[in-house]
Amino acid sequence: MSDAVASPHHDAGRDREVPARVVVEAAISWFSRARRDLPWREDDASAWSILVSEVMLQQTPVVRVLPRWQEWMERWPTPADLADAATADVLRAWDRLGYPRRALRLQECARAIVAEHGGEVPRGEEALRSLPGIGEYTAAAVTAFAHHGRAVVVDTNIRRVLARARRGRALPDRSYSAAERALATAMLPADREESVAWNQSVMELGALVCTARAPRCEQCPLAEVGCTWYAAGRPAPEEDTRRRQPFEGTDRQLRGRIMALLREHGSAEPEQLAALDPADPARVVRCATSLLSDGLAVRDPQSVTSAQDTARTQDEQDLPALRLP
DNA sequence: AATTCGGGGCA
DNA sequence: TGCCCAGAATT
Repeated sequence: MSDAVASPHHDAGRDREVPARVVVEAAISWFSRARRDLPWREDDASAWSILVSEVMLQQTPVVRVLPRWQEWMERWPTPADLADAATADVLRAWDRLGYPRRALRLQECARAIVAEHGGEVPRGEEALRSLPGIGEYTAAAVTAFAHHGRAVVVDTNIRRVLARARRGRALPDRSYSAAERALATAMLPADREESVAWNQSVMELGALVCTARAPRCEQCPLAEVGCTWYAAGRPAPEEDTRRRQPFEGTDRQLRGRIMALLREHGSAEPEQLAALDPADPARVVRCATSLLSDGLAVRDPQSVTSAQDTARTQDEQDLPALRLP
C-alpha cells in the first residue's frame, strides 16, 4: 500500500472504502441473473414452507435438503398437519438430514404455532424467536424471505462475504461477533424491499461465488467494484489453531447409528445396541441415555428381552430396549 | 465464549 | 482425510 498521506488524522484506507450502496447494488444486480431456482423461493411458497426450509438448512447443504423438503411439504403442508403427525413418522421423514433434534423441535414449533398463533406463522422476530428451534438467524430469515420484512440476516455465507468485501479478511471471526453484527446492520439497506433483495443476494453470492474454499473471484460482481480482500491480493487466513471436533468414533456418530437403527426397524434390542460398539459398552449406554433424554427415543416396553433376563451381560442390562417416540 | 449436536461429499 | 454446510441450545 503506497498511501500519499498517512497521518493520525487521516485514515486513507477508510477514505477509499467503497460506499455500501455500491456493493449492495452490485450484489442485487448479480443475483437477478445468477440466482438458483429453489422451490422455497417460488412466489407461492407459504411462510410455513419457508420456515421448514430454513430449519432443514441449518448446517445442512441445499442439495441434501431439496428432496426431503419436497416430501415433507407434500405430506405436512401446514403447521397443523405436522402438529398432528406421529413423532416417529416425523423422525423417519427427517431421514439422514442430521441433527434430528431439529425435527423434534420443528414439530414442537408447529404445535406452538397452532396453539399460540392460530396456525399461522407469526410475524415479528421476537415472536419467531420464542418458537422452538428458531434462533437469531432463522427468525431474521423468515421475516425477510417469508414476510418480506426488513431484518438483519446473518448466516455463514453472509458472514464470509462481509468479512472479505468489507473487512479485508479471508474468513469471519471464529464465533459470530458484535463487530460482525454491527457491520451487517450497517450494510442493510433502509428500504424494505431493497433489504430483502440484499439479504437474498449476498447470501447467494456467498453460496455460489464467495465460497469458503476456492472462491470464484473472477466471476464475482464485487471483485472489481470494491472487495477489500480481493484488492489486498486475497491474503491467506491467519493460522487457525482451533482443532475441529472429529466425527469418527464420537458420541455423535454412535447416536446417529442408533437413530438409523430406530428409523429402519422402529425399535432396537439391547443386544443390537451393544453390537454397535462392542469395544466400549459404556459409550453405548451413554448415547442411549442421551437419546432418551433428548426425546429422540423412548424405552420399549414391548421388547422381547426383558430386564430380568439373566442371560444378558451386565452391560446389556444397563441398556434399555429403545423405540421411536 | 465454548461445546455439543449428524451426515455426506468433495478437494 | 480434513473441511464445510442458510445454526440452536446449553453451559
